[in-house]
Amino acid sequence: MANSKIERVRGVNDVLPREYRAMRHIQDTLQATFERFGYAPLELPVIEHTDLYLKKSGEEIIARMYDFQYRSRRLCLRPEMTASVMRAYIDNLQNEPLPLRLHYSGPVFRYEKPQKARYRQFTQMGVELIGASQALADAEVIRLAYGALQALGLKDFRAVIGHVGILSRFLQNLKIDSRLRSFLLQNMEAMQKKGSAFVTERLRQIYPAFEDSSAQTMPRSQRLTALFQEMDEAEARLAVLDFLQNINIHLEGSRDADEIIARLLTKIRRRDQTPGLQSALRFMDEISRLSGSPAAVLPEAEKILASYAIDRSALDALRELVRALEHYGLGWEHISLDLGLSRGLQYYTGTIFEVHHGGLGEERQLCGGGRYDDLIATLGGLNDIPATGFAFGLERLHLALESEGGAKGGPQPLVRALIAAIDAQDFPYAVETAERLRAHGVPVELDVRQRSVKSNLQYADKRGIAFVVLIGPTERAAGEVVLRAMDTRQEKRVRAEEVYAAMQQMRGENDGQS
RNA sequence: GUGGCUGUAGCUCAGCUGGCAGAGCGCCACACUGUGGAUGUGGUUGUCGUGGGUUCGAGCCCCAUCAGCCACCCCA
Repeated sequence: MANSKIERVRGVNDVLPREYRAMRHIQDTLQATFERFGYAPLELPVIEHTDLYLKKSGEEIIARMYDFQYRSRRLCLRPEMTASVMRAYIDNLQNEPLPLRLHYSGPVFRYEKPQKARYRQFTQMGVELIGASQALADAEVIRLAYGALQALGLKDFRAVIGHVGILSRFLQNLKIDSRLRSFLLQNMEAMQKKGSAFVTERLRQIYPAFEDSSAQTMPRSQRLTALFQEMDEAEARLAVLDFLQNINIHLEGSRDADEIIARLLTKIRRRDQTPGLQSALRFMDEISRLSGSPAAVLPEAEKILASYAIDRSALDALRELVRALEHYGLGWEHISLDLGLSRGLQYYTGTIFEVHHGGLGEERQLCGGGRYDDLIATLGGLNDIPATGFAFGLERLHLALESEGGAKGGPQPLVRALIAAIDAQDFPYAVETAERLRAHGVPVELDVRQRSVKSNLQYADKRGIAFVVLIGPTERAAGEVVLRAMDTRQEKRVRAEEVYAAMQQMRGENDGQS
């Protein structure tokens, strides 16, 4: 009593019975949907080696991991499921015939600043479809997400489909180095929402050498570096050495001379990124404006790609996906294309998609996913295996359902009957009756507090318990019990062996009346 | 990580310019010693989020800290 209260850890939640039921219902519904498409369940550990996420997850996620050193191992609480599932696939399932369909559900952890619909521990439930690179696979997975939302009865949701391949192919051609490439991929959405100037400003922060297009002419000071671009490796090295000697820096004999020169050279040559970056930013600006129905987006995208003369395989894949979705009969009132879409996880290589909900706000998606064709190889898989998948945020689904009034009525009361002995002597008889009903599968609660009949009825009423069985000396003597239906106040004296049957009968009558 | 609002009974909240910590709901009991939802009566619960400071005196003012929410950021 005098002890101070111990608080719940920040950003995590207790799931109390009422909410638990609702969450359970959501999980059961999703699971049933997933199983109907042939996805098999698996459960995975909550802790993993941190390395699993360092390669391909993306800086934002990595920065927010629960990452710790324990007995000389570097471990973390998983921040998402896909990498874990792929790790498990590589560990245990590489002999399985492909394609392999898996679904999962479990807690993940991110050290974020908590607020509504954003917690440090939350539950992801999703699927992975391993071993199919076709658009048909992406379509199945999107269809599945869509179907799950419908099965839950949600109405006010909107799926947005994009494709990271369009931009990444473009950046590949420009030979932009990987750090800047992932920066640009990550900032596609910022480009769309905040505009080109915003992204340019951000870019300068990580790459100060960047000149934007306003500085058209090359200043004298840059001619030297431009010159370096034209030299081959050996020539450039000599030039650097010579330059350093001329300003009285002597590296000969220094152990790291080679390395220092190489590093200087890369730095100097970085400038070379500027024209590429400028072109990339322009391209992003144009492409990120394309969103809406396929009929509106695809022809425009075609024009832009043609004007930059880039390969259209990504766009073709997208078109194929659109066609496949139409085969599934998914209407475009809930789905749209958005070529400015980008995602926090870096492993996506193709189709990406998100699902938003009106009750949660634009920035809180219910679901996110996409295609990640390189992840298995990156994580050490035997073969280069393509895959696609998504994850729902269970807590967000719950909030979305609530915002649509879907949680109405509330969960059914667990207990169907309350058995109360009127006198202490009747207690054994009450226990016997309780056990009899339980054997029939009826959830039964026993009055263990020896309360008055009145209190018991009040309690049953508040708890929503449908039947009360009263047992007193008179009943016991006659081998009977009093069975009372709470809703109709109807009461019957029946033989103890027949309580269950009588209960069924009374329930039938009540249903008939209503 | 940045900025803002909030924190008083189990719950929702009131509490004036700094002067005895309150209401409603809930819970328990009784009215009614074997019959519920109404009503009445009584009872019950507080380190005023935590720690420090100012003051004769702090729920109220100041500082710090923790937590919840909101906007950024980002994600499911």
